[in-house]
Amino acid sequence: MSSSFGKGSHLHLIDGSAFIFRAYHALPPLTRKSDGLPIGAVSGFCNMIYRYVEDNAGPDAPTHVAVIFDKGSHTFRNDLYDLYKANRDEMPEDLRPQIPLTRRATEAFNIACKEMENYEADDIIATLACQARDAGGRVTIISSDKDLMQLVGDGVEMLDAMKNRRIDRDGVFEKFGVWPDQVVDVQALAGDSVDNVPGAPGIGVKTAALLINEFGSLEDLLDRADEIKQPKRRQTLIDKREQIELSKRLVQLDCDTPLDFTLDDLEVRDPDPEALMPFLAEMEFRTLTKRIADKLGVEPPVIEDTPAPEPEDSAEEIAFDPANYVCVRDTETLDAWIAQIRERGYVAVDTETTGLNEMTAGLVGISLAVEPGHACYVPLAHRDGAADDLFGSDALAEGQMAMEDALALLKPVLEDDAILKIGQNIKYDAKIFRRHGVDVAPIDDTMLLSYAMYGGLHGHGMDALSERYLSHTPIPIKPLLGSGKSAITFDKVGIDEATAYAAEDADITLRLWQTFKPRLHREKVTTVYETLERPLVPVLAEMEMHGIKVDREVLSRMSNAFAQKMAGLEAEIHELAGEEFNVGSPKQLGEILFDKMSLPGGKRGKTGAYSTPADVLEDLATEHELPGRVLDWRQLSKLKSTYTDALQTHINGDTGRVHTSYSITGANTGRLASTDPNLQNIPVRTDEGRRIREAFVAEPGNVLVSLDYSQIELRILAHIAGIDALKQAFSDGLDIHAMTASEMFDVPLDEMTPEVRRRAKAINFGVIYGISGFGLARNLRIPRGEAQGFIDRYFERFPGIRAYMDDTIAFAKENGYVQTLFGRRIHTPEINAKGPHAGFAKRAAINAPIQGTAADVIRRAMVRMPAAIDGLPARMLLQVHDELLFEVAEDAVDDTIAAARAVMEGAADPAVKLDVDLVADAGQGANWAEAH
DNA sequence: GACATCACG
DNA sequence: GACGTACGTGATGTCC
Repeated sequence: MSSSFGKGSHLHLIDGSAFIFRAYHALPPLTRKSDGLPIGAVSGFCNMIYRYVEDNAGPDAPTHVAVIFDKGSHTFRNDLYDLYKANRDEMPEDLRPQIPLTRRATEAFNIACKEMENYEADDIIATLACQARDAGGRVTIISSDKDLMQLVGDGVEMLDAMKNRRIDRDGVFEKFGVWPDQVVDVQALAGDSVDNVPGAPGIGVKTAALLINEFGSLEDLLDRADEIKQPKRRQTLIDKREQIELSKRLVQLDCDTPLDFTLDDLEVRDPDPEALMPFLAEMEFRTLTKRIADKLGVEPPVIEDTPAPEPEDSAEEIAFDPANYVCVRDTETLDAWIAQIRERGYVAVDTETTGLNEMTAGLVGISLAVEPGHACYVPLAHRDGAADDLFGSDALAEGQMAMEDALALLKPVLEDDAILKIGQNIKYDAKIFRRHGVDVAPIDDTMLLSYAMYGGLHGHGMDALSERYLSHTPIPIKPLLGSGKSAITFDKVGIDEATAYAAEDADITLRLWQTFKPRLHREKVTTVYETLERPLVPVLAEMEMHGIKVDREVLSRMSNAFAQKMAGLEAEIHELAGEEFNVGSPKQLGEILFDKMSLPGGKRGKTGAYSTPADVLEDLATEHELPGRVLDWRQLSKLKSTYTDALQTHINGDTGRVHTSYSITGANTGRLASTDPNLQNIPVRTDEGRRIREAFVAEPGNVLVSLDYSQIELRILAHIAGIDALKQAFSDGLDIHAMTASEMFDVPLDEMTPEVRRRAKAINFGVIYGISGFGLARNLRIPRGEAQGFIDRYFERFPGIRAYMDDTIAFAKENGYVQTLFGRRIHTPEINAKGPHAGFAKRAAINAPIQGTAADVIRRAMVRMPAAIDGLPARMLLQVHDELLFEVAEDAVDDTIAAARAVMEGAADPAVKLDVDLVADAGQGANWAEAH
C-alpha cells in the first residue's frame, strides 16, 4: 500500500476554510444540547467531509488527501500591503469557537490537516499542487475559489463540490477569458474587492482579459502602455503601474511555501472508529454518529440525552483534597504527567517564584493540573533552612529534579501548538518561563476570561474567583511566607507544604477554566476575549521584558537639585509659619493654616483633619505667601520621591532598563494599568516635571518615537453620539476646542481667545466624564449657575449628546452593563442604586463606552503592531492610554512611523467603521521629552 | 491599612 | 428638594 507519491498518484486538496464557511452559512445556529456550545458549522463540516469520503470511494479514489486551513489572519501578504483583506468582516461570534473543532474533526476522520503560520491555505495548496504535478501525479483541488484557478492545468483540476462540477483549463478560460497561466495577470489588473486587492481602477475582468490577450502578458502590457488608444485607460496603466505590480504579487500564489511535511505524509488512511466515534459523540451528532457507526460496522457510542447540569454544579463534584496532589521529584513521574497532558491537549500551569517581579524573581517550582483534583507540583529550587549547613542556608533541598532537566522535558509541551496552556494571569508565568528559554504558547487565561465576561462586577484575582465560582477558599499564602520582617520567600517553604499550596493553584485554575470557557460564547464576548484580551498577552510580555532605558545619572542629578530647593522652601515655610512642622503632613499644615493663621475656607475631610488639596491652597495663595510655598514644595516632593528617587530603584541591574508590568484587567473600562513602576503617569504637564522624561532615553544609534492618537475620545464621542458638527470639525481638521468655543459662545474662530477656548475644552472633557454643573463649576471656578448655563447651551448646540447620555443610562439600567463599539462589556452594578452612589454610577456608565472604545482601539493597534514592524529595527516599549512609544534605529524612523501610524489609524477596521477618522501624531527624539 | 495628595490620559 | 459630584488609574508619605 505504502509507496511514494508519483505517477498514478492522485492528490485531493480540500480548501478547509471554504468548507467551514459554507457549513456555517448553510445551517441554522445549532448548539450542543448538553451545554449550548455552538456546533452548527462543525456539524455541517463533518457532514461535508463524510459525504466527500463517501463520494470518493470509487475507482477514481484519491491516493493522497489533505484538508488545508488558513492559520491566523496575518500572512506575508500583509507585509506587502497592509490593507490586504483589511475590509474582511471579523469572524462571527458563534463561529470562532468552532474553528479548532473543525481541525479536530478532520483529524478524527483520519485525514491530514495542514496549516501554516504566515501563509494562506491557498499557498499551501499551490505548493502541494506544484509538487504533485512535478512528481507526475494528478491533483484535484476541492474549492470554488477563483484565486486557485491559476493552478489549473497539467493534471491539476478544481472541483466545485457544491455544483459537483470539475473545472479544467477550458473552465478557467470561461471564467477569466484567459488560460490559467495568465489568470494572475488578469486578477492583478481587475483587482478584487473581497480581498481588497487594488488592481487598476476602472478595469474589470473583461477589459483585463482583453488587454492581456492583446499584449500577451502583464509585463508587456505595462511596458507598452503608451500604445493603448483609450486615453483614460492608458493613463491609468501608466499612473498605477506600481499598484498593479503590487496587486500581482498579492494574487500570485506561492509555490515554494516551506512545508514541514511531504506528499507521502498525505496518503489516504482508513477512518479509525476509535478516534472518530468519541469525537462525534462528544459533539453529540446523533444522526451522523449512528450513520457512520453503521457504515464502519461498529456499535455507536451512547449519547446522553439530558442536558448537563450547570457548570457551577459540576465544578463542585470533585472535592478539593491536598492529599490527591502529587509531588514530582523525578523524570519518570514527570514523563507520566507529560503523557497525560499530551493525551488531554491542555494543561493548567502555575509557577512559584521568589518574588512578585517577573524580571527578578527566581523560579522555585512548577505546578500542573490536567483535570479537577488531579494536579502536581514540581519543586525545583527549594532550599533548606539548615543554618549550620556548610553552604549556609542556600543549599538546595533534597529530592528535587534538576531545573534544567525538568525544563527540558516541559519545554516541548509548553511550546506545543497543539497543547493549550491555561493560567491565571499567565503573562506572569510566561515571562518567568521566557527567562528560562521557554516560549509558552498557545495560552488561555482565566483572569482574562473573567474580565471579558464579568468586568465591573468583581475583581479577577484567583482567590476571589475561586470563592465566587468554585465555592472554595484557596489555601492562603500568608501562613507559609509569614509577614513583615520575618517573611520568607517561597523557596524556603517546605516542599510538602508547597506542594499542597502550589498544586491547588493549578487545580483551581483548571476548574475555573472549565467553568468559564463554555460560558464565553453564551455571554457573547468570545470576540472580545479572542481579539482584545488573549492576543495582548504575548505583546505585553514582550514590551515588559524589553523595558526602556533610563539614565540613572540624569535622575540622580535632578534628585539632588530637588532636595536643595526643597530644603530652602522648607526653611521659608517654617519661617512664615513661625514654627517648625512636617510640611508633608496635611494634618499639621491644615492646623497651621486654618487654626493658627485663621485663613478662611478650612474644610475638614472624613477623618476630621483639615483638607489641603492643591486647589484650596491655590485659592489661599492670594491671602498669604505660605500656601504658595507649600505648593512648590509639594510639587518637588512628588517629583523627587515618586520619580527621580523611586525610578532609580526600578532600574534592572542586568538590563540597565526599567521594566514596568501592565495589568490587563486593572481598569474597568479596558484600559491597561501600569505598575512597578507606573510608567503611565510620568510628568509632562509642567516644564519642571517634563524634564524627568529626559532620563528616558534610546540606546546609542537609536531614537525614541512616540505616536499618540489625537483627541481619540472626542472623536469616538462624535461617532457614538452622532454629533454632526463635531464630525465635520474633525474632518475639516479644525481645532476642536476652538470650534466648540466658537459654536457655544458665538465667537468667530479668528477672534478666539485662549480663555474662551479653555472653557470650551473643559466642557468637552466634562461631557466625556458625564458632566454635572457642580463639577464644571469647580473645574472652571465659576458659579454653579453659570456652569449649568454652559452645559445647557452645549446640549442645545450639539444635540445628540443628551440622547447618548439618556440612552446609555437606560441601557445600563435595563442590562446591567454598557458596552464599547467592539462589544466589550463594562458592568454597572450600582446603576440602580439609591443615593449618591447612583450619580457616580451614571457618570461612569456614560464615560465607559467612550474611554473603553478608545482602549479597545489601541489594544487592536498593539496586537497588530508586532507584525507591522516585523523586520524593522524597532521595538514597541510603552503604552500610555493613547500613546505608543517605540525605540527605533535612527535610519528606520520614517519607515517605523509610517507602519505604526497605518496600524493605529486603521485600528478600528474592519470591525467598526467610524464616521470620524482616527489620527495619530508622531514625534521623535533622543529622549521621551523630545519624542512626545 | 486607611487616607490624602498628586502624577498621568 | 437634598443628596455631593467631573471619568479612569498607581505611588507615596503620614498617621493610627
